[in-house]
Amino acid sequence: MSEESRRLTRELDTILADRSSYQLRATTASPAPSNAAAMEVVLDTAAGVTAEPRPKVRTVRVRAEPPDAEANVVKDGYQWRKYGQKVTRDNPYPRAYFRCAYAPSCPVKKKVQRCAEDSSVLVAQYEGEHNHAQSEFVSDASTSQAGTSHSLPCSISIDSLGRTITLGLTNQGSGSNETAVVGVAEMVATPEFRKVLVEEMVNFLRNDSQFMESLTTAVTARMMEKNSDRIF
DNA sequence: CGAGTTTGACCAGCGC
DNA sequence: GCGCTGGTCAAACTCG
Repeated sequence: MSEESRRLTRELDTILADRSSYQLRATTASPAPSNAAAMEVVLDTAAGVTAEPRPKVRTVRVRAEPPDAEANVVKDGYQWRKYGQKVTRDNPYPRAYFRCAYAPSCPVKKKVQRCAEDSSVLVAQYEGEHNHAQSEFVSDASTSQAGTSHSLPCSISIDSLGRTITLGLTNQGSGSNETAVVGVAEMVATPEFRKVLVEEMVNFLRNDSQFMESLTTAVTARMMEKNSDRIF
């Protein structure tokens, strides 16, 4: 009976979590050449389900690439120090425990666990608020050479195929689910966000030797074409 | 050699 | 009181 009750509670939590999740996809019409832009943002703040105002726990669901998902790595722009790992009862994947590594006095804790239903989704639970300025944020986009110092509360990473852009959100504000969702929509629409996105894409393309090779060939061919017009 | 990670042990809370 | 579970500690280990 109690087992049945727990199962129902879990299912209810899952439904509530799915209901409050927010997804945005913008996929190009062409059938995915190497650098086609398929963009995916997954944000979930299921924390406010209970009426208790006390525990400041925010849950963020992030679709992660296999290496990150396996390592329980959620890129959110902050530095974290892992202090424990535990296998929990209702999930076959281990849960990792992190503390903020930037400031020893920072009370923020993070729990990261792969979603039992979809192993490519990481569920991160943030407890508490950072007590240091947000300027510690650095863009930790996996493709960038050096961290850019924009103040957007997220990190951007582009997967190895260039098809998926993952946003890691710090979800700094203490607002409700609705404000969080609206906040992301607004952030994506801002010129700052677009600027950072373009920079990360440029960085990605710069590091793509195949793209650079094609670009060089095309430019060379074009120059030769122009020059031959003049010479001949 | 220092910083970060891993992992088994320990502890506290909760239900029975 | 006992057992189960989640959370934390700390020694051992790894890596740059």
